[in-house]
Amino acid sequence: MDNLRQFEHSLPMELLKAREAAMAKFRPMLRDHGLTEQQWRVIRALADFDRIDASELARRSFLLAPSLTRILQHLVEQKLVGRLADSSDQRRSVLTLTTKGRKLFSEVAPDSAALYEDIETTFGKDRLEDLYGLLEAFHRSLNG
Amino acid sequence: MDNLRQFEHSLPMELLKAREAAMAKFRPMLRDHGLTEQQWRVIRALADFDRIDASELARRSFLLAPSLTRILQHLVEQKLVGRLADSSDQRRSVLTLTTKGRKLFSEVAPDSAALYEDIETTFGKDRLEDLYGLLEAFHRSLNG
DNA sequence: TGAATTAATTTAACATGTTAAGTATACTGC
DNA sequence: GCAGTATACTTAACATGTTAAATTAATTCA
Repeated sequence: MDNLRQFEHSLPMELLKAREAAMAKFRPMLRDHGLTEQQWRVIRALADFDRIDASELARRSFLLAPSLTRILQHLVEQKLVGRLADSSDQRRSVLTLTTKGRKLFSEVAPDSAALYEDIETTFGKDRLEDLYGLLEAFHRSLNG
Repeated sequence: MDNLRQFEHSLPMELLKAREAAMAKFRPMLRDHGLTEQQWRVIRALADFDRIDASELARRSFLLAPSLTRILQHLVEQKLVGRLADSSDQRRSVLTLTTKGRKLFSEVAPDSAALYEDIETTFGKDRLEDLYGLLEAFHRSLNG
């Protein structure tokens, strides 16, 4: 019976629910800024680490290559992101935030931080740290 | 700096990574059975609770209504799931696993359980329980 | 060097996520 | 009993997830 119960609310499901609970807070705010969650991940990664190639950007924003391709097409069209050819390797493109992109980042970041603090307050900083620790340990354990 | 770091690997991202680490184990097995993760969630929910309406099924499989609509079209086409009109409320459909659907469930369930046990062994039963507890507390805390 | 292999990215095809709007049926109160 | 509202889906439209294959540029090594 214990097996059945664990099976019933399986781990992937609980991870999904927790993630959805968090994203439900962030999504409306991002939407007000005209961004999806994934577009924001890309912009954030570029803000932290300008001038990286697409592979690195995919790793940092945790997106699969085909998704990133489409998202970048969108962001480049809106002139939030610029792309250059890497002179030493013509296969690579190098991505950067444009001025417009950096401006958007600086507008969204405080809203994001505020929501994050709400969550921290609601759930409690200590438990949140515990959760972080377990999550990191978990994916390291399975990937390693 | 602490703010920056937390921001850097944000909670939704860590939840996503953990979930992806788990799903990377399950997806190939499900694929061998011709199922996606979401189709399996639906079948599993129906196996536990046959004859439920679409709303209830959406809640239990944690899918949005439009996704469930498409998935059910697919599963009904493949004769894994049957649908009936609810006689007392013509708006509702009542879903059931067909014999073929129950057969598939009984083939997939042991494979799923085995992978789950692998994870339990790798990560440790105790830490897994801790993680469960925190995840449930987290989404209850944010939703409540 | 040049054929074979590898690497970076894109395209394709299908499935799902997300929001908004549509449709049909049930319910509610006057 | 019927106008107004609520409920249970479904459709539509666009964005992303997932896998496989294609494309183009680098690298390797016989």
